Amino acid sequence: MSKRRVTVIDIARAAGVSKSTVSLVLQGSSLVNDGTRAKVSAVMRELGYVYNRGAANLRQSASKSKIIGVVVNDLTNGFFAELAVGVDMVVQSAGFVQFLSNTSESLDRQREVIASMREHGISGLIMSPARGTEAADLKPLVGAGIPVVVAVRNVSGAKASSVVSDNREGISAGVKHLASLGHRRIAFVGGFSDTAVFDERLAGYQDAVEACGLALDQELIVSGPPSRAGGAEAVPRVLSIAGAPTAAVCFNDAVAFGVCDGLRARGLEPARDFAVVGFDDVIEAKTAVPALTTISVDPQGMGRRAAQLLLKQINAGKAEPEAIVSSVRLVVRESCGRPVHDTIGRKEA
Amino acid sequence: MSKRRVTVIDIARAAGVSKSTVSLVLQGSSLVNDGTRAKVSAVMRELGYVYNRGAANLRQSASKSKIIGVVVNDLTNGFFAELAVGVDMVVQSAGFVQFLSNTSESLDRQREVIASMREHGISGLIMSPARGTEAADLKPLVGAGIPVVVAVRNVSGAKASSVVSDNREGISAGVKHLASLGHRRIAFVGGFSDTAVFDERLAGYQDAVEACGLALDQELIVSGPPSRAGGAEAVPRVLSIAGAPTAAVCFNDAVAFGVCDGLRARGLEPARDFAVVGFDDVIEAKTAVPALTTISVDPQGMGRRAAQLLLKQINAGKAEPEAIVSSVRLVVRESCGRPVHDTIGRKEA
DNA sequence: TGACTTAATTGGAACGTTCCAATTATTGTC
DNA sequence: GACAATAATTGGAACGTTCCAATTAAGTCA
Repeated sequence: MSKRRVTVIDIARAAGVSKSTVSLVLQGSSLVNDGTRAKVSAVMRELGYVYNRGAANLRQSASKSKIIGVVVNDLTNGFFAELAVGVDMVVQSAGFVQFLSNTSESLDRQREVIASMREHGISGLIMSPARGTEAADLKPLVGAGIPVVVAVRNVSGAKASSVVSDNREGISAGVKHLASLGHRRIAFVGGFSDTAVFDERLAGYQDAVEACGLALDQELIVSGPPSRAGGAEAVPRVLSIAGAPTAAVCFNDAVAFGVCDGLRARGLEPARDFAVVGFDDVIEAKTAVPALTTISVDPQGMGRRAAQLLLKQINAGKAEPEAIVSSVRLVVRESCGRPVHDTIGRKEA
Repeated sequence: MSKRRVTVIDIARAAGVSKSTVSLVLQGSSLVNDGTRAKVSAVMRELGYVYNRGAANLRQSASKSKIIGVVVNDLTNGFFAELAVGVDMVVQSAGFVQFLSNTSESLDRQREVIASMREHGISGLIMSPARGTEAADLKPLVGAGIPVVVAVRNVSGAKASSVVSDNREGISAGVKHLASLGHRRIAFVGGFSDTAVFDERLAGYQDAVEACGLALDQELIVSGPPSRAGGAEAVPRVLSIAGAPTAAVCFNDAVAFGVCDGLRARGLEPARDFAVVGFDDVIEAKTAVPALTTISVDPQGMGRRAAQLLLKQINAGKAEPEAIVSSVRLVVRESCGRPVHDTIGRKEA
């Protein structure tokens, strides 16, 4: 099996100093003479010394473990993959490593992975909660003083920090844009009503429908899995609504891509025949055809912000909850189509 | 900050037994009387005991750390996200956690994250190498007896196990299928010639072109970033080739989706106007419009196999290199279009 | 009751590193 | 050379858990 590990005792012996001096060198302490430091460092390189963080963690506080737990609900959705990439960038630069686990929306799995992460002594946790997560799920962590940042989906009642996008404003902006293009029947497609994100985005839809003086019709709200496949499956239902909608704001970009797929499967052209707006602005929104009009959240930026907030709390040694509502921005590309003019309206009549 | 950690000493005191008995209970040892076990377990629950793996790791061998390192080159590519999800499933079920790091194809970052993972005492490593990775990069790990499984991209000369798809056979099957549909000018789109995967897939393309008695034309090989955006950007180049191709096998599914995007941007219809074949069979291949004809690799399955192989080597305490070439399968959907008949050929003339 | 066997529990040292008070070495001044 | 101050190094114990030999407890038989 493995060669015996090289330890600080081995380094001390080879360098002719004490183990305490080796430890001081490892800590970058100014108490060590430069010549001694150079000698010890050279020996470490020669002997291929690999630091043992587990041993160091025994003596130091949990904030020094240099491990961040990251729990996401669906890594196969590009949004969450990008979120994790954003977290990873910041976390790596700070000399931490991330334990990343994917829960595939399972509460049981979420509990298991969090428990496992705690055994390994994580310094903090960033999580995009599985559907149905409650404040009680976070209580043991918070009680143990482990900083937690909840991202994307809020968990009400949890005394944890959060980074969420301005869902309400974002969808509202999307609906208002479609209305300004002349659309009077605007659907809201995708998502399930068991998350705060859904509630907020739906509220934004309702706000904007009222603000634009449009009729609020429950039939125009079409739930479904928040995935590309879910978006495609929703299209037949959307098109069969009495007084068929001419446009939709979608729960997220994945649903929007799926709606475009579903339209094409029925010989319709997204943008030209039906206006589509997404939410997220994932990497592929720009290069899709038609290029997706969407609400820009910047998932990688969001991940970076969540990581920065967590590191701040770890370094402060105090977990005072802080909420960041990440502003969003309407990005108009092609999928929303052109204005619906009066002349075209006459043709239809 | 945090409450003082509950230790085995605390449990022992509260249960009226020795710390060694608590340890035996933690290890599930049969040497403990059932009544004693029940009492100790109850006290652990009451006091909210959280195991300290770092401390245990000090006394046990590295294979017992229960941490697997997973390094991927591009987490925003759905293929690698699915690979990681497959690894995670197997690893979690075995009671391990995964350290997942994304290198974004950077060798420097790859070295940093591997070094960091070693400090934490990983039991083994699964990596999809960044472009340009060499056997020397894996040598310290292999030398230290840490099992390594290389996935997707091989690293020649590394004495590590590997799980790769049968790239050559797969692309060959795709080309042969297009040829059987009557295509005589078949392009190979996407990827860069600095990875083993590219070489193998290109070799498969050349094999099949020869086997079908078609002319091997270097112009039909169009390199570019192996992403969706890269695929879209390649389309103008593909279409401007003298004796324009009527079909393409793509380096991977992301490139294939991009080629479809690029065709539509020029008013052409994938399948009808130009036949497209991908490689990977990611989740979205089935629901894309047109549904993608592709070579099925099953990235999640591949991740699972890599994890199983690594766990086997960890448990065997011996890192004998083993190579698994994952067979691939042509999945015919819509994007390859229909046969190019003689009657149509005449129309063109 | 004592001897023997098996079951159950225990105490001490080990693991690799850090930290802190104690010790030693070096430098500067008189 | 003696003394004081500062720089540098050190030894021992701590951290939480495991492991193993030693010890104790329980059961059976003569």
